[in-house]
Amino acid sequence: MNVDKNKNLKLDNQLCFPIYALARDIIAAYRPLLEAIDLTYPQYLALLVLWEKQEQSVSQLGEHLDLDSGTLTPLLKRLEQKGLVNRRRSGRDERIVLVSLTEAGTSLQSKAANIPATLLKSMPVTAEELETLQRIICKIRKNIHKT
Amino acid sequence: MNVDKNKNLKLDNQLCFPIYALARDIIAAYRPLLEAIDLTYPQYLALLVLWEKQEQSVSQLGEHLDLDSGTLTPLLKRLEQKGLVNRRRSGRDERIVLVSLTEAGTSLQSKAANIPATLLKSMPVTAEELETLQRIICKIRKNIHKT
DNA sequence: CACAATTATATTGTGCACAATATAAATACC
DNA sequence: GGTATTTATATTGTGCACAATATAATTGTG
Repeated sequence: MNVDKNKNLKLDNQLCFPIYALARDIIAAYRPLLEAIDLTYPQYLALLVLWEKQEQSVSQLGEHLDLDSGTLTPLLKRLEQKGLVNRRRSGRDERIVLVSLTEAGTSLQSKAANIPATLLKSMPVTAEELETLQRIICKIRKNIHKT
Repeated sequence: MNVDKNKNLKLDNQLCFPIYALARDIIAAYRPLLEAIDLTYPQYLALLVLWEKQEQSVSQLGEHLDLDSGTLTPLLKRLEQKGLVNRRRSGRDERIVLVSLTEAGTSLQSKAANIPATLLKSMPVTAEELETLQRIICKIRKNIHKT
């Protein structure tokens, strides 16, 4: 409307758009590495969590990844179809679906082990910058108001 | 497989996942503000670019936003259906689609003008941290290998 | 000027994200 | 112990992202 407001909108663009674009850039950087083991980035993240603890409920996975069942249910079904995870109802509580790694899912970890280092090499930042980035992002994520 | 590789995978999670999660957090923070003017975050970004220059080709918009026609074409059609933009073929080159703001699209800028400041208040960071964040992210985005 | 190559956008198909709602099981409370 | 509430996951619908392909217009070259 006027110069001041235009400036605000430009500023906004400079703060939040880069984070949104960087997230896509990073996923794009992972893509060729993950295609080699037939995974998408969110699928890789789900496996990262399962490699730490090989059986978890859908909601536990969702807490780690900040994703709900609307995202995870179809994603986990795709991982199941690839033979990487099993899904079964808990005996004690039939509402809970327990997701666990198959042998193939477990053994995929060794094939993924070199991905982080490879990706890091393609990230043009110093160790110090990465630490700074991590610290600030962690602070924002902890304190940003979540509904 | 072994301790070292597990460590790598954990580290990876700590570097890239937070950026991916933060991008979603920020879009979530915008959501209530943008719902008030019936926009999604990517639609808002497209309008930000158009508010700077009220007529552009699809590819020009794509360069600003790092998005291709597969994303932009349906997004722009939705903005057209809302009466916020017009889409017409260029007379000089019929391959080019020129996207321009309607009067409603232009006047929406004033309603969006307070969004950046409101959002910034909900971002728990200092001005210094934001500047640091912006500088490092900008550097990564400039130098990260893009196909 | 014909025609091959390039360019700009659109279409199709897959896979997230996420809101809203549905379903079914477990728990709480009378 | 029966019923209301809560909890856990699934389903549906919308809107991105993006790869792959299609379509059509333009440009380059002989």
